[in-house]
Amino acid sequence: MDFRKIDNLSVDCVLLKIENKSLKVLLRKRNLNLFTENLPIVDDWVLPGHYVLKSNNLGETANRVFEELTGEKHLNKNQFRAYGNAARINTETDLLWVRSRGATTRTITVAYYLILASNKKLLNSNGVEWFNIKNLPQLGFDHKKIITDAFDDIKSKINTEPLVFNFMPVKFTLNELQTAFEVLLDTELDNRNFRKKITSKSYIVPLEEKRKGQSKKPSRLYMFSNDVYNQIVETGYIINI
Amino acid sequence: MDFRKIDNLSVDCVLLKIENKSLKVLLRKRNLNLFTENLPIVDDWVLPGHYVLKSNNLGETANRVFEELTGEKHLNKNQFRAYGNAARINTETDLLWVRSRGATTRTITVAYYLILASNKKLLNSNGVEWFNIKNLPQLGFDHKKIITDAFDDIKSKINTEPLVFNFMPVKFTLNELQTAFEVLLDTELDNRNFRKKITSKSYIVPLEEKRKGQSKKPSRLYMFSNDVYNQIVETGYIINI
DNA sequence: TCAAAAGTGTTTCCTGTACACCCATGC
DNA sequence: GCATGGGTGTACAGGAAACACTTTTGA
Repeated sequence: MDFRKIDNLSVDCVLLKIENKSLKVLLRKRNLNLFTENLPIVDDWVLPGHYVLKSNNLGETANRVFEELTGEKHLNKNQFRAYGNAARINTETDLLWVRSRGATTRTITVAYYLILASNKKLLNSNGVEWFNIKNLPQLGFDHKKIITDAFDDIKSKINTEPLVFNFMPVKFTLNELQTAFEVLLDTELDNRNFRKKITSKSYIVPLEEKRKGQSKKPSRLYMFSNDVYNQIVETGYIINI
Repeated sequence: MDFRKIDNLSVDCVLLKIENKSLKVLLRKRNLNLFTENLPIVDDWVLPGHYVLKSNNLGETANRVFEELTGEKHLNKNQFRAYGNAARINTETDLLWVRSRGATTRTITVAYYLILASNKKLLNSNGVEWFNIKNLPQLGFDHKKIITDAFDDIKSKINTEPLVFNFMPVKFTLNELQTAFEVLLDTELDNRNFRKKITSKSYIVPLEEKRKGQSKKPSRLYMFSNDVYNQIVETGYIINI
C-alpha cells in the first residue's frame, strides 16, 4: 500500500439528501489563516473530497470520503464527470489553498455523488453543513458547477432509473415519495394520479405496517424491491424526443 | 503554451457512426516492435486518444483528436467517464506500451464520445478502422469497457435527448432515422407508428426536396431544427420508473 | 369537535399499438 | 411489367390528466 498522494488527482464528493421539501448538499468549511496577517483570507465552502493515493482507485477514494462522513459503506455512489481544465484553479484563494496542501495547481478532479436516505444522520458533522441547493454559500474552485452538474445528472435519470428510492428510508409513505419527485423535478404532482401510478408498479410493495405519530392519520408504509425491479426490466422504448 | 504532456493524464475518444444498420466504432492499430526480437509483441487495437498537454483543457485535447481524424471541428462531443483505477494498466503489453511513450503506469484517462453523421468521411484513415460494436477485435487497456460505457450512455439518452440526429446527415429520410433508432435501441419499430410519432414533432421539418436514385421511389427528406427544439423544451415529466 | 394529513374514483382525452395494402420509380 | 423500398389509415385499449370529498387520528 502506497500512501503517497498523486499530486494532481483528486476526487470530489457531492453528498445529497432531501430534507424539508428541498434538496440539500453537504459542504465543508474551508479555512486558512495566514500568519503574516491576522485575518483568514480563505473562508468559504467546498465539497468534501480527497487527493487520490497511489494505491487507491478513484472509487475507493470516493468511498472513503463518503464513509468518513456517514460511517457507512455505500454501494450506490455515482461518478458523473471529471474536471481538468488547465485554468480551473485560478483565483488567488484557490491557488493558495492548493499550494498549502502540497498539490499541483493543475489538479484534475473526478466527481461523484451519493444520495443519502432522508432518515440517515452523519457520523461526523465537524466542519460540514447541509445547504439548500437553491441557496448555496460562497464556494471555492469550480464546485458550484460540479454541484449543478450532479443535480442535472440526477434529474436526467430520475424518470428512467430507480434513483429516487435512494433518497427514501427503507420504509416510506407514498406522500414522502411524491415529495421526493416534486423536489427533484421541481414541479407539483397530482396526489391521486401519483398514487395510481405508483401502486401499479409491482416493485413498490405495500407493507402491512403503518406509521403512527408523524401525522394525525396513520399512513401506510411501502418499500422498494430491487429484486422485483430487476426482474421486470422495463424496456420502455418510448421515443420521447 | 506549454507543450509538455502531463504524464499521468490522457483522453480517449470513442468515435461512433451508423453504417449498414450497425453501430461502428473507430479504432487505431497499436503496434510495437521490440528490436531484441523480430516479432511485434504489441499488435492489437485501441481507442484513439492523446496525453493531455500542460496548457490544454481536457475538452481541447479531445477536440484535437477528433479534428485530426475528421478534419472538422465538432461541438457535440460528450465526456462520459473517467478511468483511473490503480491497476487499470496491468498486462505486460499495456505496461510496455505506456513505458515506451514515457508515461506513468498509473494513467488516468478521461473518455469522450463523438457521434459522426453517416455521410461523413474520415480525413485520415491511416492506421484506423471502423469496427462493428458487436464484433470488436482484441483491445488494449480497458478500452472494451470504455466502449461499452459510451454505448450505454448513448442508449440512456437516446429517448430523451436529440442525440440521434447527430448520426444523421443534415437532410435525412424517415426510414434512415428509424434505422438509427433501431440500431441504437436494438429493437424493431413499426414503420407507420414511427412516422406518425416523428411527423407530429414540430422540430422535425419536412423539406420540399426528395432524394432520388437511392431507392426506386424517391423519398422525402427531413431536417432536425435545433432552434425549434430548444423553443419547445419538452418537459416530459413522465415518471417512467 | 376540529385541525391536519391520509386516502380514495370517475370521466375525458390522448397516445400507443397492432395491423395490410397501394405508390412511384428504376430496371 | 415487375421488383423494390416508400408511404399511408383505422380501430382499440390503456394511460395521462383533471378534479373534490371522506377518513382517521391527535390535540
